[in-house]
Amino acid sequence: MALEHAILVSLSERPASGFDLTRRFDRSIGFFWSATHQQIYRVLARMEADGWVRCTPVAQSGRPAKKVYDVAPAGRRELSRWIAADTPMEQFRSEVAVKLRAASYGDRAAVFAQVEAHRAEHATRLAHYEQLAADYDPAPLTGHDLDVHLVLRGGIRLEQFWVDWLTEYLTAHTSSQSASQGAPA
Amino acid sequence: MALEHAILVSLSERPASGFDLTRRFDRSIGFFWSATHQQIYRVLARMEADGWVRCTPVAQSGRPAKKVYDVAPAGRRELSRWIAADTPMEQFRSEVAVKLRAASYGDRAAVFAQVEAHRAEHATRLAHYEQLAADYDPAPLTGHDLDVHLVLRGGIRLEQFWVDWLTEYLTAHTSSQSASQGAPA
DNA sequence: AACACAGGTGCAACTCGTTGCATAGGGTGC
DNA sequence: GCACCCTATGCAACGAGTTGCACCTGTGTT
Repeated sequence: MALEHAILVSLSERPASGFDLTRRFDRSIGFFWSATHQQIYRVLARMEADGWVRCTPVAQSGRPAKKVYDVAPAGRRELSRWIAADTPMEQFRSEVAVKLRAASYGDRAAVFAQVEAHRAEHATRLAHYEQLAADYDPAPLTGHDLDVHLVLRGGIRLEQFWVDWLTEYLTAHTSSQSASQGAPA
Repeated sequence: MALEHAILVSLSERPASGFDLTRRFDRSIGFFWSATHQQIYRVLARMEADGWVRCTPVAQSGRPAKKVYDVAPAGRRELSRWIAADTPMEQFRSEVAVKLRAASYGDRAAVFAQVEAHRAEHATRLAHYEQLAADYDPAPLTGHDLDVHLVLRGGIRLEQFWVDWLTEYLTAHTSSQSASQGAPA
C-alpha cells in the first residue's frame, strides 16, 4: 500500500493534479514506483475522502479545468507515520530472468534477441539518467535535494546492473557455444 | 501472467507437488519470481484444467499423500511459445526507494535505521548466494546448467547493487551531515 | 464543417496477489 | 493425554494493478 505514500511525497514536493502526477510517475518517482492514471485518480479520490489531501479546482485558459491536490495535515501525519514504520523486505520480480532460466526449453536464439533488446533499452535509460545526473548542481547537496539525487543514483546503479548482467549472459553463452562446437582457429 | 510459465520451467526441470514448488519458489526460481502456496495451488489447478500439466496422486508413508504434477505436451508447447514471445519491459518497484526520497518529510534517523537493516539483509543474501555459486561444479558449464548459474549470478549482482546503493546513501548523508554541521577538526 | 489531437477526468470489469482461515494425519516434547 | 509443529491441500474475501472504454474542452488542420 505504498502508492498513497508515493503520492504524498510527490504532492509534498509540489501540489499537482492527477494528470501531473501521472507524468511525474513516468519520470523521477517512477524509477522505483510506477502507476497508471487510473490508479492515481482512484487513489486520489480515496485519499481526499480520508482527508489526507485537499482538492482545489483550477480553471485554465484554453484548457479544461484541473483539480489540484495538496497535502492536508492528516496526510502529513500519515506520511511521517509511514516513514518511521518498518519497511518489509520485498521480492524483486523479473519475467526476463525467468526466461533466461527457461531458454533450454524453447528457442534459444529468440531469447538472445530479447536479451539484446532489453540490454539496449536499459543502456538507453542508463544514458538518460546519467545525463540527468550531469545536469545537477555540482554544489554539495543536502537534505531533500540530496535524497532526490541519491534516488537517481539508485536508478543509474540499477540500469547498470541490468546492462552488466545481460552482457555477462550473452558473453557466457557465446563462449560456451564456441567451446562446445569447437572454437575456430 | 508469468507464474504459469515459471511453474512450467520448474516442473520441466523436475516434477513436483504444489508444496515442493512452494519451497522451490522460496529459493532458486524465487530469486526473480516469488509466489505463495495459495497462488501456486490455484494456478496449478487452472493449468491442469487447461491440460498444461498432469497430476499423479502419490501416497507417502507417515505423511499425507501429495499430488505430483508434470508437464503435458500442451504445456511444453505453451512454454516454448512463451519463450519465443516478446518480453515486455517491466517496472522495478521498491518501497524503500520511495522512502529514501521521502526522508525529509519524517524522521530521518528512522529511515537510516531501516536502510541499515535492509543493507544487512541484502548482505546476508549476497553471502548466501555467493556460497551457492562457490559450490558449483568448476567445469565449464553449458546449456541449462549454465542458465541456472547465470541466473544465480544475476541474484548476486542484484544483491550487490542493493548493498552498494544503500551504502552510498548512508555515506553521502553522513558526510553531508558533518559538512553542514561543521566537520570536527 | 469535420476531424484529429492534446490535456484532463473518470467508470467498469478484470486479473493478479495477499491474508486469514480450515482441514487432516503424523511426529515430538512435556 | 495434550499441545504443538510439520507436511500437505484448499476456500473465501479482499486489495492492488491493468485494460478498455467514455466523456468533455479547446486548438489546429484540412
